[in-house]
Amino acid sequence: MFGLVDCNNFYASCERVFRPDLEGKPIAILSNNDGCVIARSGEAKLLGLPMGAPAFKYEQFFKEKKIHVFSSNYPLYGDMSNRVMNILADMAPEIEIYSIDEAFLKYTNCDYLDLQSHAVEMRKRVVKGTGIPVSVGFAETKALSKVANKISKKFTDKTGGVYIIDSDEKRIKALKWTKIEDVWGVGGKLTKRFKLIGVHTAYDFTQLTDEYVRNQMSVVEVRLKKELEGKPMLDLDEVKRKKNIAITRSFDKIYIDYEQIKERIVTFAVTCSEKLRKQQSCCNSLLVFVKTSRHRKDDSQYYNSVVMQLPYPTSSSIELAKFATQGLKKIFRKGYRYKKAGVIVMDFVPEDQYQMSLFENANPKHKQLMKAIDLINHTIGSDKIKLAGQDLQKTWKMKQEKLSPRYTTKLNEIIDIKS
DNA sequence: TCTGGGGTCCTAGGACCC
DNA sequence: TCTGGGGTCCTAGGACCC
Repeated sequence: MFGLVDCNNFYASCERVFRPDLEGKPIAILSNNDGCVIARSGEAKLLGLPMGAPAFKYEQFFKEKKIHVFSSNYPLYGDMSNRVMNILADMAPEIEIYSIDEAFLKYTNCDYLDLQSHAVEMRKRVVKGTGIPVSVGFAETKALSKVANKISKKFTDKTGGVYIIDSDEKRIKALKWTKIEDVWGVGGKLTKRFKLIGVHTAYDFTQLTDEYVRNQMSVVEVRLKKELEGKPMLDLDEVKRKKNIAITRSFDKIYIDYEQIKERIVTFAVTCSEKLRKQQSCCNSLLVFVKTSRHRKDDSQYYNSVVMQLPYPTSSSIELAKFATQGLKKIFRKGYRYKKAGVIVMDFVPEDQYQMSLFENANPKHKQLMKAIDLINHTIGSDKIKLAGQDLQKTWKMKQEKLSPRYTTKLNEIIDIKS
């Protein structure tokens, strides 16, 4: 059996753990730059606050409906996520951490186990250990466990947050209840096509023939269909090293000067290299892009990107900042009003086994230098050591006006019980 | 004034090989 | 009149996920 555990309204729940006064109150979390709404508590959803709502258009709404608004606090959410995952990993034989708030579990040869009470116990332990409420769904395949999870969440009163699809009757009932657009792996485009041919529920989908699905769509949809029929096609994915790492940001304001954008690009490249070193990879190429704001219709629009092939694989901040700057020079055009830029590193090799080249190789001193910098930044605070190309004054060029404390990762920001 | 960020997988088509 | 067959690798773009 596969299980899917999903944290309920995860970001909002994280904020609420340290603000028990917000129990039962509507909460909204904003994206980077306090741009738009990316997470809502159940109460906020009921008030009709849509996902993706631009914050500046909803200020009045927040006030009227007394919605508590937070800037996103990733140090907090990331740490809370780790705590949840640790508890799950303790209880389940196998686990795949699927996203910051979701994990697939796998149970083989566990007939002795009463899954129902096991799942109830799991919910209990997570909420006791972290304060985060979770929903649990079990079924024979990953796709069905997603469906089961959805049901457990939708009918919490009846299910207590746990639902198990363990018979064909239950499976069919669940599929008939599931709208096609809510199936895992069916997005906007597929929904449109499905509806054209009269497929409105997950059950309708399973009534098509494999051949039809294969011919009209692709192997991806065939796999999905079999999964919904209870035939496992997808196994747990082991968490491997990432294949790409991207740092892309909208700016706090419009940038016009090359120098300003260069500073951002260098900072992005440095963050990419830190993440690369963390997973012990080197990259062989790097992409830089810049763009104007698509929301400003009067501005002339510009987007451009360039892929830089590196002469040798590296994870050195100095090297990647250098190549990223070279890339920026190729695509920067004077006269545009820039709002966003990014650096993406690609084509990884493990750092301990890359091919040396005949004429040009990485400076061996960099490796030790980076090690020292990482150690210092890790022990006495990130950004203590920077490249000269980075802005030394500001550490974080982002609008975050409603940021909560980093309760669990900063000693001087821990929760105040009595003052 | 103000509208997010970070991933994966698959497919079709081009370029190349023998 | 008539011009083969079978591969691999790479890339861009699309679709999806959270």
